[in-house]
Amino acid sequence: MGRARLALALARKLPPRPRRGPPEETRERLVVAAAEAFNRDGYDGTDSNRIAREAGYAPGTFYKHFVDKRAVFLAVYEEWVAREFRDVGATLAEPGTVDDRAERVVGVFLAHHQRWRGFRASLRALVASDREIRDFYRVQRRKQLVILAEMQTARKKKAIRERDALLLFTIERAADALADGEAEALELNHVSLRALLVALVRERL
Amino acid sequence: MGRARLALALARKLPPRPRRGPPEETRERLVVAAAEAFNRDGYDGTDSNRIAREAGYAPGTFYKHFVDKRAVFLAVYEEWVAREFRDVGATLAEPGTVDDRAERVVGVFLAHHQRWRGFRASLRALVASDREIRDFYRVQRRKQLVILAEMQTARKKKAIRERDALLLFTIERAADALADGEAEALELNHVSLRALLVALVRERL
Amino acid sequence: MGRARLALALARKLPPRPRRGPPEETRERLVVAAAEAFNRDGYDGTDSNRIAREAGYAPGTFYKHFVDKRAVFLAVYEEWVAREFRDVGATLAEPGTVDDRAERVVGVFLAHHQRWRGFRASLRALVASDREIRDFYRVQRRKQLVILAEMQTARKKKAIRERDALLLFTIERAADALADGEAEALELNHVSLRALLVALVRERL
Amino acid sequence: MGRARLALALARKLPPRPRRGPPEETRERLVVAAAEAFNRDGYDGTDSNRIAREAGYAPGTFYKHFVDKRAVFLAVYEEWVAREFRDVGATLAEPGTVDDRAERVVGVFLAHHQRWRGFRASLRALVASDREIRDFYRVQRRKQLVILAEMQTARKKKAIRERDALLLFTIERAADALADGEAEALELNHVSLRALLVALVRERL
DNA sequence: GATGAATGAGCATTCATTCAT
DNA sequence: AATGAATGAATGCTCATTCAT
Repeated sequence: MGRARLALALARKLPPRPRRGPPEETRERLVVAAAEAFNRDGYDGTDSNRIAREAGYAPGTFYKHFVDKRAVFLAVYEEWVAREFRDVGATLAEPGTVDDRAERVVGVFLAHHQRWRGFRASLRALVASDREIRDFYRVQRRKQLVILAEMQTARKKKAIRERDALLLFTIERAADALADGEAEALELNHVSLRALLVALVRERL
Repeated sequence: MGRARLALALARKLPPRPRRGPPEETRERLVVAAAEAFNRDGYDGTDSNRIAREAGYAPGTFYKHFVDKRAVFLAVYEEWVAREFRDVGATLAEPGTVDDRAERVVGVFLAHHQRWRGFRASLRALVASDREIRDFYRVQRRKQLVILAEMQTARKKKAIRERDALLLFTIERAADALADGEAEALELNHVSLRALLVALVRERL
Repeated sequence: MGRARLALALARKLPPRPRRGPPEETRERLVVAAAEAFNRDGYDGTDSNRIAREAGYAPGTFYKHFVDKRAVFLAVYEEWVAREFRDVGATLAEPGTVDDRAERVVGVFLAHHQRWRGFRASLRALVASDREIRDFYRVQRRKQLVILAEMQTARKKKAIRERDALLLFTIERAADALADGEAEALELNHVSLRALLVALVRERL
Repeated sequence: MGRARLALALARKLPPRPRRGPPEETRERLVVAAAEAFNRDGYDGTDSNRIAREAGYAPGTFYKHFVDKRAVFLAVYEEWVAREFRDVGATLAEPGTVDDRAERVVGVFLAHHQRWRGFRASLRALVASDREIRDFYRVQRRKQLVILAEMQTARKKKAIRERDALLLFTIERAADALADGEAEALELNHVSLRALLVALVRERL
């Protein structure tokens, strides 16, 4: 199964599970269930038996497809990154004025973070405490960098790496704040905050 | 014991533990040990027995001072916030040109995040999954907002809440990135990134 | 598995445990081991790990079958009640003179209480201190009441509820006294005491 | 301090505690607090620290007066027995018709059991599981027997030990049933049940 | 490929008891 | 006589993982 299909699976319902199916479909279902569970309850708040059960399988099946719990997390993360880039890429590819596109890119980011804020929080915690996940995380980030650079070249703007990275960080952090209620706790106006983000993006597009 | 003294404890070595000391000192030692353990191994990567042992006590002592594991985490967080504000406040109070002060404030932020990156990662994960910790977190954030607003008034600058919050987010996120090696993974130049942050702060000071 | 079969299990030896058996048999073994342990050491004198071990399982297995320690106690109690009624019912169903039957019913009661006196003591303590167990206990008692009334109707005697209840109480208490050595401490003659009980039962049969 | 004074203490408030007082008063306060705690929460539901605290002392003080937790229980039990006999004796000593006296004795029993039903439940559980407490219990029972025999001789009735013991058992058990709600669960009429008990007592007086 | 019963190390928490002050 | 901080073995319960079917 290609990456695209799996990424798709994160969003859509899979066909009803047959008693015995092709390995990729089983794995797919497990990844989808795990993504949901991690996002909902956090990495340490879920257990592998439950993930298996929610995917429609018995505990043992889980370990036929992943060496351990960490492994599903890694798989979920991989899909998650792929999906984000697909969405951002698709948005940038659509026609429209620069204003329109900036607006849309911010929208995609915010939506993605809102949807996966629980997962992202676990990700950051694991990156900090787990060597293997940290390494994996950095590989993903490097991939993002490559794609980012390509996009910059495409739009014929001189890429100032640090400046662009900072923009990414700002959007990402603000997206988290909007997603997890922090913005409200700080009594920030959602519309204004969003407008500021759009302006920042626009400036670099 | 006042907050200041406890916050201090997070930074300095406590006197060697007597066989039996005043409760506040015991609590202090436990908070210090817990901060270290959470930062090193993450919230779910440590256990209360180990925290007690590392503070030089038996398991039961821990529960004389905290109702549960969550409670130490909250205590650590409270001190952590207090300390950050103390450090930033102290830095702003020192004399110097606007450039100097911007430079120093960024320095304090980066150092603080570098020192506590593991703890912060756990914090974000718990804020996402634990209702009680989330509530507590928001209370802290609200406090920060008040202090921030006071600082803005003091320097006779019109506080644009959303803009300032965004600045905080940017610094925080960039500080985390520099702290946990993400900046390196993205092949960002530390000096340039830092200079960008200083410029952003300067602009709003 | 039906109630009867489980109740049976309290009396008979189960087949030697296979490495992996049907859940009901595992549960059955755990209930049997728990009944024995509660009877021998009291509710607070045993622990779930020991019950599991004595049933031939690891600690975790216990919690696959019962949400907590209280739950096995309730299961044991349920079986205990069922078994007592089965035995009394069987005795009353057997042919014989009224004298014979009174004699046998008292015999069954005494044997049952002798066998389970430790369990019964724990039961009374828990009924006094634990809300949930108290509720459960009362449900059982109500069931007993219904069966009692039916028996009374069957033998065409006017049931005087309070008088019959008092008879039950007397037998129960005397049975406990005979079982736990209290009768001996009071230097009571077992034969005489038993004869008095038989006479009381006979009178109401 | 005499037994009477201690028994009194189970019913009345003690004078406000001085910082340091005579050992017997401290012991007395601890016994009173323990009686209350055992009755309320059961033997295993209370802890020695709490008993000490509720008596107005620190944990260590408890162990200056009792070798262990079991020892307070024994002390409480001793007082409890003494008190019951005092109350029953006082009632029988009062003038009145035989009917009046039977009525009053039953009243005293019921009240005493109602008041201490939790404690009694723990007592029964410990008697079943704890060797030392069982021995102690039997000694108390033997004492009761002696006093009972004396009372019987005094009223010039031939004491039929087994019959009298059975009466005691019946009253005790019925008193418990009325006290802990079992009578209600069985939908028994309190007034009728009580009348039956009075009649039984009257017959033997 | 899938099952699910079983495992057992591990962790949060309690509480009877001690002892230096 | 009283204190109360400290202890640490014990206990209830969890969950990642295995393996025989």
